[in-house]
Amino acid sequence: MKLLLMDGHSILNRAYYGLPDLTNSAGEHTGAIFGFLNMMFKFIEDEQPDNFAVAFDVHAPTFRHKMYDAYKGTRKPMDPELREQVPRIQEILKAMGVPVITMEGWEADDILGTLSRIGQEKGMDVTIVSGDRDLLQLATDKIKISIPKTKKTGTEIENYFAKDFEQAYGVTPKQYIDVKALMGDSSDNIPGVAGIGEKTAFKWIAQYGSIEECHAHVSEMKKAKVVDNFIEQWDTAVLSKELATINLNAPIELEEGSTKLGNLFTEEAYLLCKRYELKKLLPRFENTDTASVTDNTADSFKRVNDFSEVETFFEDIKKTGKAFIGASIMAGDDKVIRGAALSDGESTVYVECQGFISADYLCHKLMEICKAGVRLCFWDLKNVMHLITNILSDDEKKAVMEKGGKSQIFPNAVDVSVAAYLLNPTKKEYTADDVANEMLGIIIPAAADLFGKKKLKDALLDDSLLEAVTTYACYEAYVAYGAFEKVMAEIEAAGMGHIFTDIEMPLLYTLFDMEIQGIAMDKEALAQFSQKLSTRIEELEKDIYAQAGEEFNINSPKQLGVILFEKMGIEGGKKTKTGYSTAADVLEELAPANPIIGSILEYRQLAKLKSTYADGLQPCVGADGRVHSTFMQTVTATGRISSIEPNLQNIPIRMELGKEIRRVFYPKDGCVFLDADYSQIELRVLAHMSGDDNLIGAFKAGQDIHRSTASLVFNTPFDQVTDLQRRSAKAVNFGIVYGISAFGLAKDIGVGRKEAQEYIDNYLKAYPKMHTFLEGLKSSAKEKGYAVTLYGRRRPVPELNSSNFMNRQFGERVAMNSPIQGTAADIIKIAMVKVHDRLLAEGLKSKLLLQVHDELLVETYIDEQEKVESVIREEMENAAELSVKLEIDMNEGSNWLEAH
DNA sequence: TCTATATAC
DNA sequence: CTAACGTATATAGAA
Repeated sequence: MKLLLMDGHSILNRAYYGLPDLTNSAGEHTGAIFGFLNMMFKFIEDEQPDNFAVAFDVHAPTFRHKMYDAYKGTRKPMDPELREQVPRIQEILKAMGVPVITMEGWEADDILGTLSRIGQEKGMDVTIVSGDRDLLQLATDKIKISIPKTKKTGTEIENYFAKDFEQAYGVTPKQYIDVKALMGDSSDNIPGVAGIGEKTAFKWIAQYGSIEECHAHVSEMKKAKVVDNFIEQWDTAVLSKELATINLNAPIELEEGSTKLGNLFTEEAYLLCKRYELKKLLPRFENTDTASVTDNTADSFKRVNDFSEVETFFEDIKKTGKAFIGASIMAGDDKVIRGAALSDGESTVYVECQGFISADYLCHKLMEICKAGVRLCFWDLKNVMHLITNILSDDEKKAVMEKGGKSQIFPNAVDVSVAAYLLNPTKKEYTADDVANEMLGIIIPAAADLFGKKKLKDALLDDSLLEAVTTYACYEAYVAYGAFEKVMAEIEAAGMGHIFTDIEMPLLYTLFDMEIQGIAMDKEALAQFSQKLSTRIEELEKDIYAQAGEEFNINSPKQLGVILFEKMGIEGGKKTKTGYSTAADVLEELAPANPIIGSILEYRQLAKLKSTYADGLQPCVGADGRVHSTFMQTVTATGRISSIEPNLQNIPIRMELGKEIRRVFYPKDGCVFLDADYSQIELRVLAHMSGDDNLIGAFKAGQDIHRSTASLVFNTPFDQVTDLQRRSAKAVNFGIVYGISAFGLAKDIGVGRKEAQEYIDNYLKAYPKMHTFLEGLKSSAKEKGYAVTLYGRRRPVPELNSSNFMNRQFGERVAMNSPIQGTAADIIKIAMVKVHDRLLAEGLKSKLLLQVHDELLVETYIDEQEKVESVIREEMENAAELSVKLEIDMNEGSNWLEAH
């Protein structure tokens, strides 16, 4: 029989410092949990114990830490990042059926000592795992102390039976207590005897065996100061021995068999590991009898594939006047709709597309009930609308294109993922299983549980997984129904009801229409441009190889670094984690002295243009000759939207050659592009939110804001500001918005740090309310736990409570930037909805196509141009009422470059 | 899958 | 004292 015992806090502490800081998408720290569990699995595998328990101190102990005053032997309180993981690891251990033993008034050491003694008395082999050498006194010939050490080469384990200890230290484990009694241990508050250190302590105990024996033989000892001390401080030595002794008789009450090691891989534990996103641990749960995760809600799910049954089902919905239904549509990459799940909370059904139940029929039924007033709640509604549009007739599609998806498809639908995003925009994804867990407190299977390694799209192609697909869809519908109301209640409670109802949901429809429209792109022109780039890239390649004296992959920062800084011996290389940095700003400094650098920088620029834009965009052109990007509404932490496949929000504009890419986007026949962008929206938001009179005044006077800033910062008359001063002031303005540091600003504008600090100080003096405003943002975010926009949109900032300086600094910058960037995002979202809705309401055919954070692009029919211009101007400028005017710059053009 | 680099606002 | 400008996405290379 074998008993394995772990020292909970000690191993958790080891894991915390031994591993990089892991967090899950909710911002919860998990690194120590992960390390602990890995360590635990390793020991269980190696030791094959029959019995297993973990002991914790009741209260989080402090730890010695080598980086922190090691020589003083002081201890450091537990980092909050580690502290928060203590209850979590205990929760997981309990879920695994592992006894987590804590006792008020007793240390974990005493628990471990007592359990190991009992184990030995029962004839068991005992292993105690701890990072703490204090436990070595417990070693016997049956009790092994294992101390794992994390080294670069991996984890090494030191094992000590009594004889190993004696070999290493020259005293028995029990005698080690006496050693400590003499030498003391300041970090454990064991006083010891003054003047006796490690050497003397070991020598004496090795010779006499115990402090008592030493005391009895003091007369034989050579006269010395320490001997006098020892005699004088005998009481202290006795007390020290008591303090150093681990108690083997803690009154632990354990039920018979409770430490028996059973199946660790329980359903409950699995779900916790999933919740903490310990993805690398999940495979361990496979092939155990708990692999299938179920709860009994699924029992009531029903699949219907009988046409008349479906008919009745939809009739019932209409008849009973259901107001709200959760729904989910199943379709893979092929966009073929396989079925849909619907839930009213009581019953949840999956309608499978087969026989007379065509996708077309099903979609029209859904549209019908929605138009009849049943509010449908989906996950990723915008995508659902695309799936439905895909099966519509040409006439219906045309109507969607012209009149918009809201009126033509679902006039009255909501998206629960968008709602969940509002509650916490920093998460990676908003899936049904996650929201179910968070909002309803229930555990349901995720895609991976139901489909194994397959993704949903693959599962849809596999008939054997029909059951799983049905269950998945039903859960989505069930949770959409059940969670939406709760999510909304929280949104309302947080004062974000307006954002959801009046901004995000209308925006979803607006984005859908933008995606449906797409934007025309000249594929031929791109191909030609790509050719042109290739020619120049080849020239540069040859030039670079010639200068380097060999051929290598210029695209590989690693190879490039070696060539530049080792082979060519260029001075001034900076290092990254993995090698030399070859980032543009580093190389630029080296360019004047090294001709190869210029070629490399040009090569990089052209290679980027070619791969990402010239070549990358070509396959994005659809059969209609247009590019249909997807605008993501639940991605950014600040409330901005993002754009993918392709990303149309980072099309080049600054560099001369890059502008060519913008030319290939053009309006359809009979149209021009109207492009309008807000002028300095973030600084205007800053002026409004800070209430700073000087900044407000500058905007009100219609001044060039960077010049105005320069005038104040450099104490120069407005019309004598130099270009350099203006450029520097511009950088300061950006810095303020991003959460400035003197270091960053100095690097950006190429001045000393001290000088940069002066600029910042001058800035804060020039705009007196700014400083208090920014400080207020930080303290408010720290107090509330989140940053807030003018409209009440929130972003959690847990970093503000980090014990790590860098993370905390980051949190402060986030606290300053998010309200500004987020408010600007709110404003343009409002403007988008208003422009979009008004174009439709006024019967205009012109369409909003793109948003690039502060810019809107409208494909404008020439005969509507005047009207559209005024719609854009009015709606953008009046999107928000700030203490400074919102101004836009608007241009027309026959391509995107001209219009911008 | 992760890192480094590029693009945009 | 620390490190050092916010938000994104795409690509290529290295592992």
